[in-house]
Amino acid sequence: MIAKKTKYGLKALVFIARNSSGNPVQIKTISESEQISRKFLESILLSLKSHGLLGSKKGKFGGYYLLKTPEEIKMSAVIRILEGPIAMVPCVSLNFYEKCEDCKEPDHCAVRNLMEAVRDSTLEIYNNRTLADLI
Amino acid sequence: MIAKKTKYGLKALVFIARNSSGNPVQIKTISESEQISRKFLESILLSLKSHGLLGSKKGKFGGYYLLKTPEEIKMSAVIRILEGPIAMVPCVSLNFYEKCEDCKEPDHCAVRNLMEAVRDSTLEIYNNRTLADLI
DNA sequence: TGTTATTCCTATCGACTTAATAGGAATTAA
DNA sequence: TTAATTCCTATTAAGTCGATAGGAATAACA
Repeated sequence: MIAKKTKYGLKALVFIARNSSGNPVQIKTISESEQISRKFLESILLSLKSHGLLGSKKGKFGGYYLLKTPEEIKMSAVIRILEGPIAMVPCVSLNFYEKCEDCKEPDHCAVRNLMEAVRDSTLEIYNNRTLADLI
Repeated sequence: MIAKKTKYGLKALVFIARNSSGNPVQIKTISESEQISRKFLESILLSLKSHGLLGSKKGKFGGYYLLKTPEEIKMSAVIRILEGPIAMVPCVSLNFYEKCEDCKEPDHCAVRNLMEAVRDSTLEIYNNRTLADLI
């Protein structure tokens, strides 16, 4: 299950991509249109900004805007920022790898093999879909 | 990320499948071999039993045994018992469906479409792998 | 210069979940 | 009768999630 943070973040990105006619899009607008807690959304957009997906403008008529075209924004990047690891166990994660403590022989671990397959097929989707596909 | 419960449950099933030479396998044996908290494992095996994957025998020399052949035990069934929904959002779950509250038009939801694709590809794996493949 | 609207930052909170633990009842083999 | 095991219920500590609060910094504009 993905966290609400991830769902909200995805919806916000879609909203910004759809409504960006030159002007930045404001938190308030997004939160009201998508029915997302304003303060929570605030922290999500901040996170997307600090990871380089969004830019922002402060002050009156400020807001957020995409720093790349929707075609350049891969779902794998978005999910990793919002949700963290794509893999189902840390020991098969490419970007958030952690060694398996309780496993004697990781190479022959049945769970590991299964989860590698799941990771590959999920990654196949996330790597080949961009924000443009969601619009 | 899958819960430890799921990982432990999978490992336990593999262990039982490998070590079932007619006699039931005991919690203690599994917990020591796989380095799993005994009491926690106890509740996991109980859950697998109540969902029809395992049978048990009480008392001295008791333990757990598979109720089907490893070939008959699909990963999709195991994951649903241990982890719950396979889908990443309740509104695309086949077995644990829940309506999306904050979504105005579910059919045109961008997140939904993406998560349906992920669900399909994950399910493709879980439906076509059995316990036998893990051994 | 002052006002208003916005992002930015930090801190906190309640509810829930997870993993583990505890103790003992029920059952079975010998 | 004893020892070994599953079964059942309850509790707990730690962590996470989603949300909230308050105000600092910044920008537009009259």
